[in-house]
Amino acid sequence: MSNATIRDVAAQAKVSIKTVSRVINNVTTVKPHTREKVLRVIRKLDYHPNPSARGLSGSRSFLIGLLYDKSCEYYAATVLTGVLETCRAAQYQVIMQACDYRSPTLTEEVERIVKQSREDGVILTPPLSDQAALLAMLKKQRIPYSRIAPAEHSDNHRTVYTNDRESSARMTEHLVALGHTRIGFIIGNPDHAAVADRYKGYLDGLKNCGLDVDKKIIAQGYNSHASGMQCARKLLQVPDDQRPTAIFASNDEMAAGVLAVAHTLGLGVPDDLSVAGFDDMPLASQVWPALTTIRQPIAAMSAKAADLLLQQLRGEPEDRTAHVLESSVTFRQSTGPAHNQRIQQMRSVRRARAAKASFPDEN
Amino acid sequence: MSNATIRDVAAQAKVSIKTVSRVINNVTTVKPHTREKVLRVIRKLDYHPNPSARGLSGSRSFLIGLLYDKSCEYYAATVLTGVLETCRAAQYQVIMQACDYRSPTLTEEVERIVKQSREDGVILTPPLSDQAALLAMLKKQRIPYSRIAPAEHSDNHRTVYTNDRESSARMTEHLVALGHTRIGFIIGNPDHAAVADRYKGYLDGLKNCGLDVDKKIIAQGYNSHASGMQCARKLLQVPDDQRPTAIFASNDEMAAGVLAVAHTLGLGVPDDLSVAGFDDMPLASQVWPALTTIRQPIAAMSAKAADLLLQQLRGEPEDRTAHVLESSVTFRQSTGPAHNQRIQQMRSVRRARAAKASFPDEN
DNA sequence: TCTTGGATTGACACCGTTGTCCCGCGGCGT
DNA sequence: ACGCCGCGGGACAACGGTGTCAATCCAAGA
Repeated sequence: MSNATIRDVAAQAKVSIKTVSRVINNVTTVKPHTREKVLRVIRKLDYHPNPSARGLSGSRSFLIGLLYDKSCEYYAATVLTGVLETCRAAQYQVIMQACDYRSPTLTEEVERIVKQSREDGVILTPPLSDQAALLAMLKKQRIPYSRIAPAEHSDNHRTVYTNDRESSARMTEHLVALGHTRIGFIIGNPDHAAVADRYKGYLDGLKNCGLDVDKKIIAQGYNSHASGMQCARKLLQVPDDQRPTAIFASNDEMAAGVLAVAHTLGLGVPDDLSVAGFDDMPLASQVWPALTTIRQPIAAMSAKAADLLLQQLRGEPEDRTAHVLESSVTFRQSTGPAHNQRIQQMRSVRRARAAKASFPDEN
Repeated sequence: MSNATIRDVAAQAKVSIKTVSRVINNVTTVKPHTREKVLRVIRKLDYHPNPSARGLSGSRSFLIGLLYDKSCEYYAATVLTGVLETCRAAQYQVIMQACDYRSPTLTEEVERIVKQSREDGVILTPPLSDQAALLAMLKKQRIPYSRIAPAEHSDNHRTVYTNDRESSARMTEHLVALGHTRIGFIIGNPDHAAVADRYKGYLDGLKNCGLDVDKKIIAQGYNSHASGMQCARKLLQVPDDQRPTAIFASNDEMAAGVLAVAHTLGLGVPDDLSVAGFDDMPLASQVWPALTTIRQPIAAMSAKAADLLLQQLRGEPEDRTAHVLESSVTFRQSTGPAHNQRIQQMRSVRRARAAKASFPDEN
């Protein structure tokens, strides 16, 4: 009652085992008629080739490792979605591996993991995609890999990027177009890939609009909600006329922190302060007001990364063009026109509006 | 230059292949001295047994499937964390499988997946852990599984639960203790496991406190932020004196939706309205004000579920006690004392406070 | 000292598939 | 008509472990 083997299929189809193997592996030299016959029997017996046997014989495992950093498990979950889709079609399985990018033994750990599980290749997500030692080890061990969104753009071999810098500039320009001239920025965790580009994009945007950079309204955060709050306090607890009228944070979590501080200080968003984020995490549309942010095509990027890896595993030559997927500004409620009136005045206007909104049945 | 095989190890250690195999598999009948000698060679050669070969020979794959629903990828990411930890120690790999619990062919799909990848066992996360047809198939195919938090409590074979109902009652009592007597409730998606228990817990809580159930302040949601907003509108757009002074939502996403509606209506949280959630997702502490919610020990539950599965795979007898892990109320800023004054009055008080807070430097 | 039996260890077949190499068959150039 | 070429198909030996069962070892009891 156990599972059917290739032998059973060969016997019932009256062909050799090898022919069945050829059909399974899509070898083109099998006559259509024969192929059909074999496929019919395969379906009839509900036959599934044994991956262990295939792996042992062909010295591959049909396993792809998805390496991610512990702290980015949610990002990894989204990446997984894209990867799974691509791999399922190719009959590869995905095994997840949590790492700690700050561990001094990261490289050794990954080497051990990869050797143990005999993965055919690995996909690296940020911030792992930037660990030079790790890449060197993989290269040395001849383990194929592809990378998602590393900061370092010099080697785009099997690597997928987004145009973070450009989007970041667009967002900045968008804020300027709304009339903001004092636009604060919160830099993200410098260990994380996209951070430098996002900051550069902000500077680009200011420059394109002829605005000067004011270091006093730029803060260094660490990607967390708490660090976002901390930076927001620093940027907002200044005299009214020096206060930024918009804050652009390098990720949504920090932007949510800015919202929290704004609310605490009684600043209305977007009336008194516009807030923008980056990533378009689920969080972005679940806070109030919903964040204007930059949507990254994470699933598409990861599907592409999986694709690149599978190509390599099949021995196909790489197309050497850069693989850049477009991120784009998503407008929501947290950004709005800058007002020239004193903030104090605006605040009363907003309150009146809020009061009116709260009694819709009294109209 | 390829990897060392068991043969190489046997040769260098001057023992038989089989003895090496015994050492690898922790068979107890190997003399300590021999074991040491073999282990030394294994380390020296950096030998790692080939999983495919082990699998082929022993007819197991050392693979565990983690089945999750597409819509719960973030929940699954947390589950993964717990599962990985347990499995890593046991040298099992985890492969993730995204499903759609509403698919009419769910059972067939999973059957195909499991047969294809020859997983040794699977872990089911809600809402998959409640799919009777799926469970029946797994039983019939003799595929070991363990379940996380199914709604159905009748069969606690290899199943891990939380005390959702009790925690939900505690939360309700907490709100009553704060002086609330009109406590609204938003029921979650009825397809999802814990939903019924959470609602029952709410009813328990009311009963324990001698409060009557008022169907008018109970709404049916679907776990999403949008449905939370919809329910909140329904519950809040009523004359002041019938309005609930607290709303308890079955999950954090819906609670965030309630916050958004409250803000839109100009209701202060927690001054005019207390809001409570369930799950303690990252979201809960990132919205403003941070949500009082119920923390579930997801990682611990999943580690336990993995444990139960591994026990079964090792052929150990199950301990038949119910595996219940405690969830607990986490207090944050979204709940506060109920006020008896008219809401209108409260609102002005709150505003004065907010105005003061916004000019800390003017004190 | 010889026997006995449990503790250790080893020889060998086999797990299910693929790679290699070879065969048989029909078409084609000369 | 003959020999070569291209191509579908088959036999057989790996691949690197584990299960089975027999062989060997060693201390204790007769």
